[in-house]
Amino acid sequence: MDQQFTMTDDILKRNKLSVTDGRKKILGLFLARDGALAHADIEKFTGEMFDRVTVYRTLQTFVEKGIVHLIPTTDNSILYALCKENCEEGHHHDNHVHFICDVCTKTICLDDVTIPKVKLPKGFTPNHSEMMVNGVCSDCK
Amino acid sequence: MDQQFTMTDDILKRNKLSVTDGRKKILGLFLARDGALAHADIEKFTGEMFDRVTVYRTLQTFVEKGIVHLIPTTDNSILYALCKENCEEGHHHDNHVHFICDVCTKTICLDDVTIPKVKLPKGFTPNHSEMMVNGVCSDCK
DNA sequence: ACTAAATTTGCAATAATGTTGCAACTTTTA
DNA sequence: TAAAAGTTGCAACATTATTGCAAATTTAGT
Ligand SMILES: [Mn+2]
Ligand SMILES: [Mn+2]
Ligand SMILES: [Zn+2]
Ligand SMILES: [Zn+2]
Repeated sequence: MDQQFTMTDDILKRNKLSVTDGRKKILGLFLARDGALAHADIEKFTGEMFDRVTVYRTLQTFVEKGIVHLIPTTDNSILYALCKENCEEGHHHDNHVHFICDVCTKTICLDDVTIPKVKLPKGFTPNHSEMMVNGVCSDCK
Repeated sequence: MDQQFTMTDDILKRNKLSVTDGRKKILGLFLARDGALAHADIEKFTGEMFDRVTVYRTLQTFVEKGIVHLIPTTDNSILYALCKENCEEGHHHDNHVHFICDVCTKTICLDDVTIPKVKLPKGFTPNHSEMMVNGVCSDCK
């Protein structure tokens, strides 16, 4: 038998996850896309293919495994994007800036833009930072 | 007649808002507190005093008037905090860092810590930035 | 390849959160 | 003090997310 793995199968196996249709499809969406995805986007792309609950559980699993990371937003929506770094189960290392385009509304990981340190007032100890920049992206300029 | 204004009455009048029990009470909560408040916090503090809808509408009005500003969060909750700056109707100017204490879970406006500029990749134009820092606050250290 | 064990999925029910229209009530204006 | 303007509570509705459990799928062992 021919052991040809697809990229999605490969990632799932590396992370000790069962290779299921739902996970393959959803992971594929992330791989095909440069921007972040919301739960609603995924539902739109997958249609009636899977139950909403499965999408929720798949995203949660991916976050736990360090396959995707959560992106904070200014409205109160939840966004997910592929981890490109050394993220592991239960421990993310994404400390890049996120850019939200005001024109196309895409949210993009600026993987090469590291979040700068800031000087905090006396008594405050930093642990982790998040930074989002709004504006116009390179596609929309 | 004795024209003694309370601080809340004063702020409401300056913003051309009717002085009502709900607005006074909710604004009072913000004035008494150094950290941010979520809708749920306000419901907890006001109890059965007002309808949920009134709390929603009051917060929305305060944001519109520039009395409080929204704070983005890493989970998907919505937080509100008093504007201390020159915020006006429909135009906020709060560009300070927000600190979330991992111990007491309070979110605090670091009014004196300005969000640093970052160098974006070619083609990206910034417009507005948000920054959140997690860690241990001065009370919990 | 076949089967048992482990894992994942869909469904139904439930919860939490937020929005809207409208009539009753309160506040402001004059 | 009365009319006008603005605000509130209620009820209904919408959206988003979570849970338990049985059925289905996937994996691991032979
Ligand atoms: Mn990212
Ligand atoms: Mn603030
Ligand atoms: Zn764009
Ligand atoms: Zn603290």
